Amino acid sequence: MDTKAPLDVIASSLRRHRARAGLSLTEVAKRAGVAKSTLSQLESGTGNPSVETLWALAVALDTPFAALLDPPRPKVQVIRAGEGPAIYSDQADYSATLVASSPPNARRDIYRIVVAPGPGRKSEPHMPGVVEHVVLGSGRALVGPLDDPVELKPGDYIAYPGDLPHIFQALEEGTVATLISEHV
Amino acid sequence: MDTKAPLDVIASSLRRHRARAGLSLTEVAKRAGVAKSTLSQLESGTGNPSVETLWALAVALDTPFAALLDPPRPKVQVIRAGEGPAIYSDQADYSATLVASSPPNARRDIYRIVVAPGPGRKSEPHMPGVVEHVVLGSGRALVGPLDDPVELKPGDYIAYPGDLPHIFQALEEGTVATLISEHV
DNA sequence: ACCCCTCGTTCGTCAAGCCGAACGAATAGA
DNA sequence: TCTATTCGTTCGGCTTGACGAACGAGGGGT
Repeated sequence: MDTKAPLDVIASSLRRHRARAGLSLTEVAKRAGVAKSTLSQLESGTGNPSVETLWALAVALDTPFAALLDPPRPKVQVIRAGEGPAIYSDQADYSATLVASSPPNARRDIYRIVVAPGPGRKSEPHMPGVVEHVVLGSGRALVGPLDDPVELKPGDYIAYPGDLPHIFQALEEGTVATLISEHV
Repeated sequence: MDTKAPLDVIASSLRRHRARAGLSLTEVAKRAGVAKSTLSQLESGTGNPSVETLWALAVALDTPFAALLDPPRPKVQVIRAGEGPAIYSDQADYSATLVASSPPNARRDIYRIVVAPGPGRKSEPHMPGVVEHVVLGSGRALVGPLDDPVELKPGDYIAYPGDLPHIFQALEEGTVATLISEHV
């Protein structure tokens, strides 16, 4: 876990997003209602902005607030069906493959889930504050909170709290799903 | 677009996450290296924390930074295959259904994509800073940047910049995918 | 009853963020 | 060349966030 605030990341993010928008420092400062001296200091890595200031800049740059705290991402990345770390393939009838992991201080992982018909996998609560999204690709499955699961058909979608007991039970052969685990 | 910093959201988020962790205000302040008076004021909605301070609190609460800026989420939500707003169903051989839209200041949308074999859909660049993730559920498809697409089989994954021209071309019947559009 | 520890709030002080103004550098136009 | 505009940085000031100390309230333990 990063334990120090990424003030340098903020600096470069501000510069990067401003360059992308093709705006001058003066123009951004005016739009955000922030003194350009302040913005200049922030872009040079000096200083520790308040939330209000940084929020105004995010709005002016038309950028999600959190984007100013994340380092830039790689361009194109491909992971084949077999590749990638396979988590929870301990049961022969259940496999979850991590296809895209979350950057340091972001908050979502993307898995490919393949399940064979059977009793299904009951998951104990994960870390508090996790929300799971499931989009069923093919097959049929019973998914959701353990006390109130929902039957999904291809294309159906469900979101539920991951910090409560939940289940993923396949009802047909060839049940495949995409699971997004999001830390809120 | 929200144009004002969510200081009240921060206040309630701090209270909520602290309650969830079962920690006292004093304890959190000590862990974060922040004066408890400061934390008290923040939880009461007074004040406008610096990034460094809020970051320290996020670490102490074992929470992603961005979580402190988002309002709480709904519990369980289901969207059936037919339901949900269908975007880009203008072509008979291509449909994208929005199954989970991004909360106000977050940054990801989840779509279900269904494509019939054919010339495929070329997308002009979206808003700058968008990254698209595709997990192929079934079928076969040519996906990615227009100048260098990748052939995907079921279970394959690709991520690419959404602010460059890109394509989604099905090569088989019954091609279905999950697409996550993420604003970085 | 008493003491003692911890809870969260409030108050005064100090440092630091934010601001407007002034500055030198670079470019365009007459 | 000279002027005018815009760029980004640097410099005093004023405002405000962050701190430590002191406070009253609530809970166990003896």
